[in-house]
Amino acid sequence: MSAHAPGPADPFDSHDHAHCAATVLRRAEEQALEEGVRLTPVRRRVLEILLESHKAMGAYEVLDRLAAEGFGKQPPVAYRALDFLVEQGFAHRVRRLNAYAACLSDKRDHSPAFLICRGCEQVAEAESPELRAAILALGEAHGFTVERGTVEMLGLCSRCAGKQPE
Amino acid sequence: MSAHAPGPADPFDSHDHAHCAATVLRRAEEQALEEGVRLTPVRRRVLEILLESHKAMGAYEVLDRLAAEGFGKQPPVAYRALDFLVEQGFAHRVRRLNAYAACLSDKRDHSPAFLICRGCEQVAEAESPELRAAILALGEAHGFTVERGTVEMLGLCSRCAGKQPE
DNA sequence: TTTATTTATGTTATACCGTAACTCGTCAAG
DNA sequence: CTTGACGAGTTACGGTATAACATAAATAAA
Repeated sequence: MSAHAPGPADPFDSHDHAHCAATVLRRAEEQALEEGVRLTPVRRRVLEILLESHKAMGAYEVLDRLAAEGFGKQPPVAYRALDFLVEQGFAHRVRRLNAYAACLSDKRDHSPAFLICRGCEQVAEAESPELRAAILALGEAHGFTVERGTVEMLGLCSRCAGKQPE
Repeated sequence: MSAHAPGPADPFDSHDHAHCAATVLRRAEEQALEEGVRLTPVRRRVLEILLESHKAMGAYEVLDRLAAEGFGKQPPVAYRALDFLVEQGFAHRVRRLNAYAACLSDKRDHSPAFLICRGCEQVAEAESPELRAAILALGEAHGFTVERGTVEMLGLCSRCAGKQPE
């Protein structure tokens, strides 16, 4: 069922990953051009690295890769690139994992929920108007002005749920 | 409108905090007895410290307090007590803040949403059937089995929203 | 009660995550 | 050519968390 639908691929579905990654990268390049920000070699490379799989990567994991490829060897090199990607909406930070994942969505400035599979360790992003509404409503019910909402779901994707009997 | 309703107090409302803290502490003692777990001096003290305010506290902040009172001076002392409290549902971990807050709810094994005010830095917990349903539905829509859902909302409580003009 | 077992506390040491502050090079505007 | 903005590199440090081991206290078994 690896669909080539209009929207972004679901990481938990089998899909043409090379195509998936290339699409995201291309879109990032376009968007950077439009916004007048620079997708420099380090930044671009970090995005490529994140796009190699749908697992979230720690900053130091990314840093090791960069260092091995001749970029800087110190934490700020990775953190600055990651911060840039997050700011531009090219990547997301997954707080539960202290890690980062490429953004697969074509929407700018969204804040999706994350589905974190503890089996294969992949992370998917998902949006839901109901969820968004419920968050705003809950805030409102408490007189609370919600500026950012974070939703992270830990569990098992269908494939991993099938494998792991217990 | 500082209500003394049956449920737990809303941290963002003015309330009799001494009473609020005492109630939670008493309930923790009772529950520990029922469950056959031990609310030892360090553990109890950590809960008391968390209950001093509705701000979330970092582990090292807690540790400093413990050390000053003659308990162990090393990180595991604080982390173990905090882990215990979280496991028993006496406290929550707030990932966005890398910090911990006492649980005010009387429900066991709940996973509330957190309302984190960036003004007064207090944290409230809130539950919403709609939110819970939306999370489960979103998981289901992706064939994903949700085991734990984390919701953290950053923003301003009504009091702080009033103060901060912008 | 004495012994054995489990559970909790404490330690040292270390790993992991993240940022402040400064230097240098590049590139475009004046 | 100088200035200013920005990106990338560095050193150095601070904050967060856990592994591994030693000791003491509580509980269960003998």
